[in-house]
Amino acid sequence: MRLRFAPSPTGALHIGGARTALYNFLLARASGGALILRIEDTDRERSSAENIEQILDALRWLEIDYDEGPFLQSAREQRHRQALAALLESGRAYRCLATAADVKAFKERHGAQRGFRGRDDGEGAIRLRVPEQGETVVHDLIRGDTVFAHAHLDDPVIARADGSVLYNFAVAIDDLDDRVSHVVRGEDHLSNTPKQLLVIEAARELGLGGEDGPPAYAHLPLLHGPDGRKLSKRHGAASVQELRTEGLLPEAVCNYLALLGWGAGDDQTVLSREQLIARFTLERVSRNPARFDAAKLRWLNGIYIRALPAAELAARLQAFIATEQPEHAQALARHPQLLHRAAAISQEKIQTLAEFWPLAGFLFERREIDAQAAARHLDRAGRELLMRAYEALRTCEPFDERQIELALAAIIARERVKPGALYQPIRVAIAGRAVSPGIFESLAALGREQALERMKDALQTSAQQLALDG
RNA sequence: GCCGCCAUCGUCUAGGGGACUAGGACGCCGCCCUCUCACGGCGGUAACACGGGUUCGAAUCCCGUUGGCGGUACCA
Repeated sequence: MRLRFAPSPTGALHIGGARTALYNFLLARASGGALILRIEDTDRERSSAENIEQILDALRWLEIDYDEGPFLQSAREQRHRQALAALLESGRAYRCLATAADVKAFKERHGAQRGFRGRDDGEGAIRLRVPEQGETVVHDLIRGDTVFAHAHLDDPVIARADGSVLYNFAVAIDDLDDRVSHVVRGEDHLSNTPKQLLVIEAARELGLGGEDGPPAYAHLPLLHGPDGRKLSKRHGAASVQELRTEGLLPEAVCNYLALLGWGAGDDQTVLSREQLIARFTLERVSRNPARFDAAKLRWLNGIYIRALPAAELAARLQAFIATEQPEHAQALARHPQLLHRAAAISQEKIQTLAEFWPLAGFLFERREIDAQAAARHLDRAGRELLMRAYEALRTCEPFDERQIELALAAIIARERVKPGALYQPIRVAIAGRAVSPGIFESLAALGREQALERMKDALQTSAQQLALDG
């Protein structure tokens, strides 16, 4: 199979585009064929180099790589003009002065379901001549046959008056030139397909194509936002970059995207890249639009985070903080040897990379104690127990998880309190919050000196606070 | 308006005439585990849009209605 992903660089790559790219990629890999990346930049006003770079970057991050390209559609201008000239000369296309208002007036005169037919004015925009009779059938691999009666189709504008080509023309010629065998794209292109098929047909009749026939088409169900409407750049769509900023793993994103509109058939939801390649088929792609569910993606991401070796998680966190949370990079750099351990003890408690610092950042930098947490856990009884813990930990030797646990357990037994009554005050004192990784691990990772210092300070400030409060 | 696509739990889906008192996953709720938060385990909540056919039998096939979405650009 020869497939192509053809984004228009009019914005960042969003999840709908990413899914399309992924499906094409999976098919190319499974078939041993090729994936072509073609940038559809014929819209000169809205296309930009920055957008192209963003798209390339997003694909790199997702590890969706291509075999040919990236090609710029605008670079094929000469070829497009040549094909256009041939169509014009043969009469398959014509120049027409009709405006949008003229088209509307035509419809009012002839009935709304009657396709617009222009007059050959010898100047103006270039329209493709759609045959009066017959129909064009799109043999869609996902939807089956869809019939478009020619009578209903307008003669589409395929190039502006200045000869610059439009999407429906350029894409058809390019698919032919690139010898694309399968066009896999969003369903929003389904109604465009007969126009493209007509262009291809005309081009092939004029000997402009190669040996190959038109590509096979597969139109994917659209991705909808929470509002149930098509997801697009302008419509509350998460861009790939946003997912990255949220601390999602590319492999989790790919896994989730694969599941949006496709299922393996059994009940498996966690699928590696290799499994996806092996199992993905167009036949199993759903016809229903799918809604993007951020909660499920996060859940899946948590699975992937927990499956990572701690060292790998540490490396990902390092990179993530460097680019997405640069405000913490310095603190992190001060204790490079701590990251691996911090990652290990946080791993089962975080769902995204972004959640790491709020949970375990206290290991790297001291932070203020949350007032609510202090009020709740550093009350008189809490401080009493914190004092005991302070004494015990001062002499705890070695200062490791095992010994810390034993030392604290002794206090719990002696004072006849619930574990939480002792652990929470300690947690608040060292982490500044009522939530942290396991308390023994946290203490050990922090080290005796820092732990004792923070506990002592917490004791003092909370005592002062208590005195102030009366 | 017109052309087209779609229609199973809140969401993603399994289902392709009897195996369906409709399965799984996320979410939500409850219980267990438990030093917090999570993780994990167990249980629960919840759907075949509606109406006609076809058939001994329909979530599954056909038609219609309704609804949603897309297209209808000298955007892609």
